Amino acid sequence: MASKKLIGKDLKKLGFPEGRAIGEAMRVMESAYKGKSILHKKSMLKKVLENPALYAKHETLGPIATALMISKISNKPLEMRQKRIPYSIYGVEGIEPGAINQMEIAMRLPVTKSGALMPDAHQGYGLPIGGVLATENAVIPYGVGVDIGCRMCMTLYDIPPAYVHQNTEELEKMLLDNTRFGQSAFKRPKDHAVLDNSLFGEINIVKSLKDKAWKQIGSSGGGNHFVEFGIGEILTEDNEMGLSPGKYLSVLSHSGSRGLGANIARHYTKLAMDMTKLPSEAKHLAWLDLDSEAGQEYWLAMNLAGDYASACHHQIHERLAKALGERPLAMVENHHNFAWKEQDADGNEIIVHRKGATPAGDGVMGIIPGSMTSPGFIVKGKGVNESINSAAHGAGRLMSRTKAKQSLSKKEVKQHIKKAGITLIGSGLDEAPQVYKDIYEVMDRQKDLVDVVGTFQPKVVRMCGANEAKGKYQEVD
DNA sequence: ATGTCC
Repeated sequence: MASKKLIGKDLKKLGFPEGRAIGEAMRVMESAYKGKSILHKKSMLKKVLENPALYAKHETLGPIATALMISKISNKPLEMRQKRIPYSIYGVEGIEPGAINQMEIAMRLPVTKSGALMPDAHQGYGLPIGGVLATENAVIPYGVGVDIGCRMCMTLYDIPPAYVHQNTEELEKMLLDNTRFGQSAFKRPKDHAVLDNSLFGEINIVKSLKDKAWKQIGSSGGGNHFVEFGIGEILTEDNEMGLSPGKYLSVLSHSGSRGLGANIARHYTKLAMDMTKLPSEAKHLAWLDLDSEAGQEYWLAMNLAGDYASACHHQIHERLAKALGERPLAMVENHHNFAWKEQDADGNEIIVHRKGATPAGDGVMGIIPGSMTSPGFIVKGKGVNESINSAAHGAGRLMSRTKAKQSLSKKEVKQHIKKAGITLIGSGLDEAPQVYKDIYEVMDRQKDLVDVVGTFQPKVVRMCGANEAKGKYQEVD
């Protein structure tokens, strides 16, 4: 059945301005899109009209987009929804108003389908940390976060917990020898299949980061990242890992995609902000249409950064397994800064952004760390639709880094850590246990979202120290 | 988070 032809009147009704764009649209629709339904043509044109810059380089729609841009229509900021889409907040009493305000703005984006705020939420850039946002065919780089693929990984060993107390110094040395933080790096980084990914030769920004990625693989970075030995305890037979309930010497790591992910995030956020003009309060939520070239590139690069972050964790755990002279019995891992293609309750595809949120689909395993003096939790998701199959990604910050440095005393923090029986390498006041919310409260506020399968009690902890952070370090490798 | 604005 031949489709109806679009006429100038139809295009003006769509919002096309007088001028050359109408002619271009009619020409393109009658060539490349000939035979497509009138609805399809209109929806394509609407997309170009809403955001011509995204389509400027498009093979067929490019000329329409260019004409629209010349007509200056692209200078008009995109309209936000008048009313926000309703969303669920878990543990509202523990969440700072700034984070809620950011979520309210995100819920007014025209591409937003649904959202949820986790109990560890605090203010971030664009979407709050602890924010979950589902969109339609659009990806928001700052909805994923700067550290793309930031994630947790835990391995459990057939070694009794007493080993920690008997070998604390050896474990400390294992961490010093086998992990790298801040600007420090391994002299001989290990190779990994992720470095053979063809995207390192295909996407310019990724190409420029190959060298950095090679040098930094297997390292942990800074900030709240850590690698630690501790005691994992499995509490239930129903743990998806085939482990008997009991205590196991374990390794827990928290880190992301290092310079690779940070630079990918920066590059595509800038691109999105140039392309999607939004009112200033929402500018950091600029998105890329997944049908656009930039959107598809970001999606591929984001997935590469996710694989790279995973590879870094695997190398950390491989090195430590070798040092322990054991093979792990089980491994649990999850991203908590990422975007996924998932389905909503009606079966429609949605893009789910979790920025500091743990995937918690039905039966999905994850790790929610506490702090260096409080336990982390091995969890199994309950698949709650209102939370968009998500949970918190940790205790969440209670205090800013600046406030921590001003208000906490080194001596007190040191005493607190010693009293808790923790051996600590590195870290600073801004990562003191006191800057985090009470993990037990956070877990209580999300008991509808996850089941606790086990716990992890940190014992020997390594974080980034002041010297590594500044690049003043002794290479020991 | 990030050689913390090439």
